[in-house]
Amino acid sequence: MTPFQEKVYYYCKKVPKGKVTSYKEIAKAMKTKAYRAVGTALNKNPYAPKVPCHRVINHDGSLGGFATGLKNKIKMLKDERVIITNGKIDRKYFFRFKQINTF
DNA sequence: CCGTTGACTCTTT
DNA sequence: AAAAGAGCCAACG
Repeated sequence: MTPFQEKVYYYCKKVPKGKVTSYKEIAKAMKTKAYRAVGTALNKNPYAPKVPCHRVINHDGSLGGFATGLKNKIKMLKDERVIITNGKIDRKYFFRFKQINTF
């Protein structure tokens, strides 16, 4: 296991239930720009289902993908009271690691 | 070490 | 607004 992936899982676990985040947000929290690598790391996800990787979606709000089937991902999100409209998740469900805005 | 690939994101048409 | 192209970084052969 690479340290990079461990960080990804670490931040992924920090996402509260009923909320989602984007690959880029995680990458930003890690102080890296490898949002692609974040997705690749979650795809391998050896810690599943210990790590709630289903709460990580695209920055656009679309679900992206899921190793065990995208449909399953949607199901889990709905199970956490996350409303998915037209295959996308509303911005209000997005979780920010940096809750303090400086402006 | 170089090239390919992927659960991405941004910019331009 | 939707689609295509380019940029991006880590992992793997």
